[in-house]
Amino acid sequence: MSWTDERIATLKKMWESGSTASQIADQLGGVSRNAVIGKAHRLGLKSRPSPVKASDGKAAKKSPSATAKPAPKKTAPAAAKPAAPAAAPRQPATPPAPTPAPTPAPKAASSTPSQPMPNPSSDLSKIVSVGPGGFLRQGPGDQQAPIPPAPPRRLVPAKPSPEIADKTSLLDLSDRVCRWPMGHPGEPDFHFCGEAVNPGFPYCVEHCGRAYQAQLPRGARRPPPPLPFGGPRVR
DNA sequence: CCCTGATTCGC
DNA sequence: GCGAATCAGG
Repeated sequence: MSWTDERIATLKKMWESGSTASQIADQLGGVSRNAVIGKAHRLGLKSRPSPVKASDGKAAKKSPSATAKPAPKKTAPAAAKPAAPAAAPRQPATPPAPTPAPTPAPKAASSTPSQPMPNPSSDLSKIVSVGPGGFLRQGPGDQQAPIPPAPPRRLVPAKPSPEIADKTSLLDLSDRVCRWPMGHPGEPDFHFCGEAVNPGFPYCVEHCGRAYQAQLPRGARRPPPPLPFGGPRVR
């Protein structure tokens, strides 16, 4: 597989929306998680909350190479391990660089001292949800707040009309049928939901529930946001 | 062990 | 540019 513009676009969107590299790789298909990460970095996408980078809260996060072990295996460059004393002399002093962690946190309240946690999920606060095909849905930005009518919670049982037998193709789309994609573009059975839309929305009631997710109170918000994409194969 | 992302380096 | 191999933290 090659990195077409489309695939790169999807990669970017998902990466920025907080999807894990694995999810992205799975979604794209034909590429490994590593490929995704590698590509993301090559694209200049910034590292997101990575489990492995907490170089301590004090150490300047600069010079990532020097820290770990830049020359581990393969071609074993310099001798073996620095068993001998005199640690690595290089390491450009790197001054404290306190990095005045912004986020003044107006009301400190009962905040644990060692818990900066301003925005772990980062942009998450802005993104309402991720729609089908990897398109991000955002809040007030370029799209008015979704969810004008009816309270968000509680979805309708969703009744898949009996006759979707004849898949709804792109050509069958209209203002009145649900445009939620079923499957993945390119696949032989790729089609659209085709169910009657929820008046005022491009999707049926069921899929509106997927497309428009209420911004839950900060409290109870579990893991991730991204789910669609047909990732876990919804159907 | 599983997961995660980061990095390196041969291709 | 690509991605497997490898590393390292959770």
